[in-house]
Amino acid sequence: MAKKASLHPNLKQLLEKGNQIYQTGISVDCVIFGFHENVLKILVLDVQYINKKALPGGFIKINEPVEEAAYRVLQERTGVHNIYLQQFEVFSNPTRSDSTVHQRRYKDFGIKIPKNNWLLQRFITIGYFALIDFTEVKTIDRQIDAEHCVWVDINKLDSMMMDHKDIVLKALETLRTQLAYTPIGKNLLPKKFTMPELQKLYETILDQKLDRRNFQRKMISFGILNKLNETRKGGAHKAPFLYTFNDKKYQKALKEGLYGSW
Amino acid sequence: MAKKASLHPNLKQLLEKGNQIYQTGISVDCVIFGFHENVLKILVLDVQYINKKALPGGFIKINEPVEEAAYRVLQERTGVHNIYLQQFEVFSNPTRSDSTVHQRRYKDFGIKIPKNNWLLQRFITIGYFALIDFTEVKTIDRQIDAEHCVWVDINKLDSMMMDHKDIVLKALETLRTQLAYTPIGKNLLPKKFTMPELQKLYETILDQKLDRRNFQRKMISFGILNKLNETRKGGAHKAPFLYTFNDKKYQKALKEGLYGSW
DNA sequence: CGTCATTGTGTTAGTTAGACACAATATAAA
DNA sequence: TTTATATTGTGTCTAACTAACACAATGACG
Repeated sequence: MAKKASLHPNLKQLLEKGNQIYQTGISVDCVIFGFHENVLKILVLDVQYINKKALPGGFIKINEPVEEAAYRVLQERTGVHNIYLQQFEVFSNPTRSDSTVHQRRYKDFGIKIPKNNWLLQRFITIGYFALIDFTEVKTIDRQIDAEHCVWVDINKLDSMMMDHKDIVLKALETLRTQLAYTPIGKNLLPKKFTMPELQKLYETILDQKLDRRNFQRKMISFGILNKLNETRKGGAHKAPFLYTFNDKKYQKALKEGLYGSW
Repeated sequence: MAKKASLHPNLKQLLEKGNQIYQTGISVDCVIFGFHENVLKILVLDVQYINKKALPGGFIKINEPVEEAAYRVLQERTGVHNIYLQQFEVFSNPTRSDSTVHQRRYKDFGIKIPKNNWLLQRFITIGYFALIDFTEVKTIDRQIDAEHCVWVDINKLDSMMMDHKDIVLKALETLRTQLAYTPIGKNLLPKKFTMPELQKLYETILDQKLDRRNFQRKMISFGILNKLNETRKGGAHKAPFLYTFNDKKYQKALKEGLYGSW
């Protein structure tokens, strides 16, 4: 496999010089949410050498803000710019790191990781979740990793690497909690969207049916929507109006909360 | 100063062997809230060698959960066991670390920190806030540090070390936000307390007057209080009833939120 | 052109939140 | 001992909000 052989240098460098480029013992992992066909999905890596799914993650460069590292990971995988990114929890179980993962990965290239190498030490990871517009994403596979990106229905997550499932669940929980007092949707939906689409998003995240009419009234009362004079034709039945978010008011609501302060 | 001289060994060991004991580049800092005489206070260190206040913080042992490290810091400083402890944010500005602090500290003992020593590298810190019962605390000074603990009114925080003021403000903001959907008070108040005392706590955190009668009704409606058949006599005027928290219901509310889920 | 599923708008009852009134009571002053 | 005073306990009212539901309007399809 000429392809594999050509990858040696990068992996080797990571092993040998990574600790001069990156902070050791600390990483970021991203739970990337997208919404498509009324399903909430996350973007995960299908890691072939261990046959499990993994969150896209990465290391933090020695003089890089963590947020930037997380953003870098997102860029590498999605290419999307309009991203909502939020730190939500640090995962630090001392046994969470599984050194066999790295070892398996390197083994395929005939490299054995030396004992005490920085890659095998305990890693603490900072969890970020991202909300992105599914339609703008072109998932990017880094063949170097023998990992490719796939969107997975949040309800159909099978076995994940290490503690990544816990991380996803915590991200989802955070998203759910925040829904009550923070606007959402700007980064998950296309620019123009209909009220039923927005409602489906809420219903999906909350895993609960909501009353159509009360939902509409509530959303409008938040004052973050612009109603357009267009309708989404094409579907059967009555064409729903299109909306956009009012950027200024949306940003304000993000800062101050949907109901203002006490 | 015999006292100072005797401290050399510990400090020296931290310098030379610390990176074998602790995770490098990562720390915890604790914002310890207490409530006393109707004032919200935090426990900070008065760091003599830089004449600034600092949050009590510490390093994470190589196989220690971060939460445990934070708890260890609290124990060392307060001796209290009934503590509410919560991670709230990671602070990772690459320029947040100020190596001159360590250098000043060691300089007093005639030790010069070698360049490239682990203590001087960039540190990312995980912010925890703690809520503790002021009356149970006996602040503990570690003379080794030439730092002693002091309670400071949250509104009278003067100059703090590095980005510690930002950390405090973020902790306070988190506390404020959570007040709306999470019970509070169990760890900040003595076992028995009066309704006016609880109200003062809320008013202090929110920095806002609340209606006495509506407050009482709301608190009772949460169903987390036990009304006792005792009153707090001694103060002038009518003696208010004493309450305790209903532990089971309090814990449940902590998990599910005061208003349940959607 | 009528059917049908869906959307837009309106109504109502029940609940909650906010503002305020007044009686009860523990101490302090007279 | 009595009275004054500030504070607490309890209650009421109105406005605002929530949840449940009714019905007309619309666009695609047969």
